[in-house]
Amino acid sequence: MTRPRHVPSSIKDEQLVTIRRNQMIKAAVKLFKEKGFHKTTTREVAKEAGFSIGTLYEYIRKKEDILFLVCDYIYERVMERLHVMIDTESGSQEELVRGVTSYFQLMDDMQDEVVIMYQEVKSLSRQAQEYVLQKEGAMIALFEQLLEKCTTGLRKEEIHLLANNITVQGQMWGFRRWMLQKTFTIDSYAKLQTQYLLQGANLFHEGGQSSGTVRI
Amino acid sequence: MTRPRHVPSSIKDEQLVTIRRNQMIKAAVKLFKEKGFHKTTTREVAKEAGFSIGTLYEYIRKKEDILFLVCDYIYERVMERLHVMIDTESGSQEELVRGVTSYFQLMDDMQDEVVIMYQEVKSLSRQAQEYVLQKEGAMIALFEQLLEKCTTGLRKEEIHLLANNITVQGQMWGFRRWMLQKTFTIDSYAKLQTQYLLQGANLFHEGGQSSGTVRI
Amino acid sequence: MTRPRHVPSSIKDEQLVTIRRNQMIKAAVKLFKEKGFHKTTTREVAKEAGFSIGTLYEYIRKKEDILFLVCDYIYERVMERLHVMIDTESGSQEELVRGVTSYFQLMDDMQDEVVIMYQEVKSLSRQAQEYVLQKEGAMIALFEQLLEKCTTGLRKEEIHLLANNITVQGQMWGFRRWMLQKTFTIDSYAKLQTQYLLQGANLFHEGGQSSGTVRI
Amino acid sequence: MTRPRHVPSSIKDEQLVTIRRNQMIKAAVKLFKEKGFHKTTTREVAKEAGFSIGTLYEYIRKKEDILFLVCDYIYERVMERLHVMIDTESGSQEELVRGVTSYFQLMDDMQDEVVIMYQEVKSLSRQAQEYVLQKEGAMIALFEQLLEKCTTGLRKEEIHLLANNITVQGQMWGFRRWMLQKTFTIDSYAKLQTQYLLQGANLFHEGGQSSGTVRI
DNA sequence: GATGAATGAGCATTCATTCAT
DNA sequence: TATGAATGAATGCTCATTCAT
Repeated sequence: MTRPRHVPSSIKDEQLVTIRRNQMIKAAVKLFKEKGFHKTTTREVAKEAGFSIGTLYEYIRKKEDILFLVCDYIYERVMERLHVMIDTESGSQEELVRGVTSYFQLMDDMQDEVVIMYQEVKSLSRQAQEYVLQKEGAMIALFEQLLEKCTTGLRKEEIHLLANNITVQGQMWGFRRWMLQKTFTIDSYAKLQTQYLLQGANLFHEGGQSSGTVRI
Repeated sequence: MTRPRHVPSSIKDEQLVTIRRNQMIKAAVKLFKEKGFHKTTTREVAKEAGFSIGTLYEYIRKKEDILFLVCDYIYERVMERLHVMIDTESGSQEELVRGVTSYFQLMDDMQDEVVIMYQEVKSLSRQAQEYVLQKEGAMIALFEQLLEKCTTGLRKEEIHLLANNITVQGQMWGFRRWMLQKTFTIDSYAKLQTQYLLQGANLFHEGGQSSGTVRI
Repeated sequence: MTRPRHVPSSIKDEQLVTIRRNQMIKAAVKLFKEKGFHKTTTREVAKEAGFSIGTLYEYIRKKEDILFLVCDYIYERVMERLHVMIDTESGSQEELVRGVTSYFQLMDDMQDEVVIMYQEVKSLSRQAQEYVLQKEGAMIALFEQLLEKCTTGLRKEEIHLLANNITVQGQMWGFRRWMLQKTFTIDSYAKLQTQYLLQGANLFHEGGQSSGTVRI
Repeated sequence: MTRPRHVPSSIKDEQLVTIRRNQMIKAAVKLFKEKGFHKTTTREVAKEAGFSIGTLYEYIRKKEDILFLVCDYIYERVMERLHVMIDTESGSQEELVRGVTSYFQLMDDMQDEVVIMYQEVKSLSRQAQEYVLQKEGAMIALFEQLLEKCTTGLRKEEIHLLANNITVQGQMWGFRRWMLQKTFTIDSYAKLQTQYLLQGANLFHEGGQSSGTVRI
């Protein structure tokens, strides 16, 4: 993936741009996690990234760009992972479960980044916000594809809602960690949520699986 | 409910404090919705509320207090509504559905407030954040009570997760309005989500309602 | 002494004015001592004095007036005491010593007030400052009278300098308390300073030590 | 002397820090002299110093730091001058006189600075105040050394008091200029005060005037 | 390309003072 | 007379951004 043209840099060397921006993103995630976007200064990001404030501004135009780069980075990683799933799945219910579980795992890995993104999008320009929403839409679309592939008998709007539910349940694992992670591990969480998902949408193939014994 | 002593005011007239703070909250919600907490200045809040900056600071100590008052106000209203539900319900499944639906309605009414709260809690002091989390915990606990009352055969952790799912699904109606509200009305959303909820947790009492025709 | 017309009040009852202002002065001295004039708010003075901010402003026009009243109060007390001395002394050297010692005692009593006054005069209006300087001048003049009465052979300028030295040495007992009061009591301090004073000005009667040739 | 680490700066170039701070001190002294510390705004200091408010704050953290730098600067100059005296004097009475006179000359040069310092120390933090008192203590100690070197037969406490008297008499030349400088020049003032000092402490060599029985 | 000193717009907060009750 | 709510000018301080070296 080439770096999006949304954030221009005055540096010519494309490779250097990528290196420096990755340093910036890493530094920014660390700091935004601790103090939030607004309470983090550009100087702090530069320092944490290992270069001067002057250098920082060679690779971005405005502070907001840093946030945008972070958001972009997150979606890139999420989409990458989801694409792998979609492309390899052939449509069975197990594969749906595997896909959702894999997404939950990713959300576990990227808790901090996701929380940052959701808490700070408001700070982006309208334009950048639209870009992010569009990415979020693309993510939902992937889940819709996955659901379409792996289920039958669901109406479009049902698929839409389920895709949203999956997405949000992945995110809430990070958002509500202070509550959920007292009771669940990511595995037990993923298991129970996918079970509710399948049952809720009445997706269990065979017969009487909605008898009491089904759970767990 | 008297206003909590968490935010001291230098004005002695308790009633006046309540009036002015409600003006402030209303103004703040409007502005925070438009521009976020950080980009809203205290002067703007004062002006929107209809009094001077000096007067604003007679009723709060720090800008953060405004945000806290907003959060507190939201929880007060949510808890109030939930309490009514809990207290009047006697335990049938219809009442669970009614409770959840009522909560979704409330979340529809308070979309802006809820979005603000979730996007800006990070800006609160640690202490205030803890207060908010505690309130959120109390809300979850109410849903757990409701579930306990209206279901059987669910393990503690299942009830916990379901309570969280309900809560988050209510909130996401506001958060993801740009996506969900293209497809659903609050009623159709509530209906489908509660259906998934009941089915997911295997709560339909008897018979054929989980046949294909059940959906919708 | 009638209260000086320098600080007008909107209250008619002269007696009440005196009472309230004395409350104010007492409160102000306490607070200025602790935090200085600038860091003390008018509200704090009012509260400490036992009435409301509104009432405070019935008895003064500006915050500065409080400081002025304090200064005025101090001089009134100092002058009062010095007058007693001057009026009763008949001119012997013992009486000079007694007068100076008595002044030192007073400075010991009024340490806080004196320190406040000297540290904060700068905050007064030019006009008020002149009034204070004039009072200080009057005080010096009293010491000059005392010296004149009790000594012989001193030139005008010598008397002037000695009067200033006495005055300042009284004040420094308060100013430099952190240093002087580790080594001296007010009594031992007074004794040693008056001794230096008399010797320095060559005022011991008996013996040859006051031979005219000594002075440079 | 490197500038003390008490006031950190975010500028790395040590030399530049010294230059800018000297500009600040000069500007501050001028303004504080005119209007006092509290009535002088940081913007005014910056403007007078010839740079922007932003730049000012690159070299200090808080307004108080400016005052501290002024105090520190004064003591540095005073101590420097006193050290020269102490180091070169070998112990004769003439040299004591020369030392004191030189100090008086310095106090004449630094009248404004000294007055500012004494009027505004109260505005410093407790910590900074202690630093200043400690410097003042060091100054007294130097005078004690000088007295010890140049006199005989004086008790410790006498030396202590005399050192304080010298110090304060130097300072009062600035404080009471409105009164003293009508009558004296710094030279005539120095001459008369040193005379009183020597006589007062009974230090004239010739003749019997220092007979032990005189004191007390 | 990298640096970091300089800039100043912008904002939260304070507090003396007024005035209607 | 006494009260205290309302006011808004004033000010300390921050921090994104620029640009000369």
